[in-house]
Amino acid sequence: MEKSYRPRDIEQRIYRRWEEQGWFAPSGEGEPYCIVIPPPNVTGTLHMGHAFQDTIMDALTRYHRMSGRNTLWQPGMDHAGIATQMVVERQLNAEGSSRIAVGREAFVERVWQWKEESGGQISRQLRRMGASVDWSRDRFTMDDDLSAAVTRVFVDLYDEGLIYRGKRLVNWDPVLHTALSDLEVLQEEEPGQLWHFRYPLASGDGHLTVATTRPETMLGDSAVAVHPDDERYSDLVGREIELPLVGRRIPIVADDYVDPEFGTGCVKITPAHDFNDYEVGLRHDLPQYNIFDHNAAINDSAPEAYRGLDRYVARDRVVADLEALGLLEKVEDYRRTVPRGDRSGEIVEPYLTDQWYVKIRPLAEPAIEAVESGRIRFVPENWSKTYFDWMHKIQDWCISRQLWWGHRIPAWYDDDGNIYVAESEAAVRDRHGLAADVRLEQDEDVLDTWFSSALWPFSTMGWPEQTAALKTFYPGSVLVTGFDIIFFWVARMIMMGLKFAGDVPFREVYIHGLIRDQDGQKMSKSKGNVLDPLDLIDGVDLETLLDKRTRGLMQPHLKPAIEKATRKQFPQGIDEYGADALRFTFAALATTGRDIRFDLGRIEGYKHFCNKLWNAARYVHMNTEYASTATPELSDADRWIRARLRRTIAAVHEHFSRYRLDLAAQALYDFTWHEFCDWYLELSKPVLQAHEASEEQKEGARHTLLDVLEALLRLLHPIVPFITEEIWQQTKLRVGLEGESVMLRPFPQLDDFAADEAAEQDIDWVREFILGIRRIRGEMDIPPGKALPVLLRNADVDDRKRLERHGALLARVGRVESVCVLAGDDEAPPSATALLGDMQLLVPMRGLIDVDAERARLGKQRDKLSADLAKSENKLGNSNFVNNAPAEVVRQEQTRVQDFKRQLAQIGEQLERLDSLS
RNA sequence: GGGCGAUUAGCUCAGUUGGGAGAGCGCCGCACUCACAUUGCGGAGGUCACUGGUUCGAGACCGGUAUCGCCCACCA
Repeated sequence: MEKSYRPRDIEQRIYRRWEEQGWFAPSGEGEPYCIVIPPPNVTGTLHMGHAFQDTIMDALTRYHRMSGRNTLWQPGMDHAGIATQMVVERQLNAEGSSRIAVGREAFVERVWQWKEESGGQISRQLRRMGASVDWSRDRFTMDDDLSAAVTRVFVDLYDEGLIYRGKRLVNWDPVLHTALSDLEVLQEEEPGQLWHFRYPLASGDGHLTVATTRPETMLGDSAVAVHPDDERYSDLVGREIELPLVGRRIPIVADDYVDPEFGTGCVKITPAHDFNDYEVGLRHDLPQYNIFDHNAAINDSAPEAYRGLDRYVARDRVVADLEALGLLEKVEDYRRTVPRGDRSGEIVEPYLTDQWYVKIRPLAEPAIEAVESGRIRFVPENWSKTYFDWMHKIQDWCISRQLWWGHRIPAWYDDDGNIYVAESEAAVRDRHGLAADVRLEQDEDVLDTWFSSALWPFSTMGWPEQTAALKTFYPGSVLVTGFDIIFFWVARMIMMGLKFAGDVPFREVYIHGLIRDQDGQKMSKSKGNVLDPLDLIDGVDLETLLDKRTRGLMQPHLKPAIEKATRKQFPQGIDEYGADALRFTFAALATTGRDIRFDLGRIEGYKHFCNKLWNAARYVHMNTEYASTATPELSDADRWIRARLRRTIAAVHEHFSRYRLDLAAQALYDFTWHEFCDWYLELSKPVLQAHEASEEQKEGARHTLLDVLEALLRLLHPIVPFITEEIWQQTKLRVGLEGESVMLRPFPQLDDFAADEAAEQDIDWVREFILGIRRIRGEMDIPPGKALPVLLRNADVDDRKRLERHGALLARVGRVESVCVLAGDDEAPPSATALLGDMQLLVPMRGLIDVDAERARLGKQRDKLSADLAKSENKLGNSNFVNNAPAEVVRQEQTRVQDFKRQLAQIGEQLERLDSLS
């Protein structure tokens, strides 16, 4: 092995081999385990959130694959209707062309081309992350068979009356020219104004004052509403207003939607342009005056003066005109929530159009039940509340989009406007007995992207065909995703899965947090704080990073600030850390459900961890060059590390089962670094390098080194697959294994390694001994290399036995020159002291140690012990404690008091000795 | 307006049924021929946001307060 760990040299080579060998495909044996990937947007690139999520899924996948499950991680991508169409439109615009200019067919063709170019990028990035997805099953939401599934679902829902077409108010994006679902509209609070207008009574004897944040909509008013119990206006209900500028007579109606406390208690009602007013309009049978066209400019149903004006121009004009008429009472600053399209960022308008809807209640009920009954479990459990909240007040889902990129709605119209829904035009004619000369036109619209996403868990398995994959891998085991798409995606998959695939789509939903930057900010292009996972893997120089962060900004004026912040945070660019270090970082940060600040310090530390593992393996290899025929004899140290490994295996299993990758990573880190490297490798040296050790003992150590390393590699593999594979390949022959890859070996089981509490206690004694010496050394500034003589006072029989047994370890690892056991009345020279149980470790000073420093050191220990003692005695003096606490706890406290007292006595004695010196 | 989450070392975060607060990074000191300076050894550093309560005992359980964050919602 090379002296240093260099991820660049190994990762891509290893991945290529895994993939070529087809090892990511399900084994076909064992209980099925399946995760479907949340399909990334085909035009996108892998961001930190993906990398995080993919790390979790890959770790779970590899863990279960190694555990003998028939494991499938299903890959694929989403066509992402609006997002993709926008990207390609922007390209066309840059070429001086447009979607309209090239026409629908050519445009869609162009998007397909772009998909081919762009889709490869995510695949490449997934490969760099080490994702063990089964590429042979790669799917795209617009593949023929997946599209067929979409059509089938649509037709079935329509036939059942669960999809309907209707003219109602929708959220209309006047720039993208499409309807949006409620979820795609973000409510943002923004400063604005509240205008107060006087509406004259038709009778000419007075007026009412109404307030609005959208004056232009008054052109579509069809009533003024007051509260039924509002005495101020009770005698006006039923009378009429003469709507200014329009001249229309509109009624004054009573409706308890109106809050009499707010403003004047009078509300203008615009049924065609406000969701509340729409409802009021229905209740009072008011006409709906649509005054906008699809650009949200004023249409021809408004007075001529306003026709063709953009909504905001019209707003100014309406206000000015009303003011000129003396009807503007006042304008006040007002913060209001503004609805904006999540893609375009434009203010959307409630707009009357024909759209397709899913009647959602009948689908939602069983989906709620599935979570209530525990057939689906959220991890952490808390998210089920969020799910229930939304599901209980869910509204019908607008699924039609006025786009060109997506699944075309399988509905056809004849010249009379009759609607026919079926899989194809031919199927329509067949089903409805329509002759070939009856003209049919297919609906122009496409479906919401999330409609096909909702089918993903079964459409990728070949549904509606009853395929083997569907039988085996549906329902999936777990869905790994972010909380931000619980409504968009998770809920809808549950509804559609129950409806069409006959069962829940997955048993568990593991919700992870959002990756934020080091300051807790959301990563976004416009903030210029985005990190590219590949830049963390490969490294990137400052100039390239600056360019990536500032090119193509929507708001170019932010460029200097982004540059400055980037230069400050990454003066040298970003180092190369490798995919394993990145993955370990994600795993270590994957605490359940909360957002994660990505801290570069962590990834650096975990690269060091990889290097540590690498070098530990080198040590093992160096010491196991030659095969020996001797029968291995295990030492206490050998049995100790095996027992510790056993505990680590138990912990890792436990943590994986609860999705606590952070704790699994922590346990593995601790074992690898602080037990295997810090102690066991050191403890093995005296045996392997000493002439007096027998060949059997050496062989025991060699076997242990190899056994533990090999098992550790398997244990670590789900999190750091590359480095473990590389080392494993170079380790397997020494262990006598034939396997082709660590990823195909069994995951370590508890009983692979024996428990041994006696060995654990013994080696703990050795460690305490050495730590005591080291503490003296460290605090007295004695060089680590200097061997020290040690005297023991109060050594009991066990201490003596252990000393006998492990003297060589103490000498070598603790750098102890000699150990001398003092008899009870032997006088010791002035010494520095450490305690090991009741035994005192004395290091004679002989000019090495400063008396004052030692006095200070002991003084500090004494103070701490006294404080602890006082606390414990106090507790035991409390009769409530003694009477109520469990006997075991009381006993523990009593033991503690005795220990403290003995130790205090010893330290006091030692301090006296020092005093007598000076 | 409703709901959820967070608050623990300088920073980023663990802390699983209540029984003497931990890690990584950073900081200070000592040590480079012997797997690893991407290292080793030692050390300093915490009123567990505040406040009541339950309990023999609370970082953890219950009530309240403060600050920060997120989600949902039709007040013109």
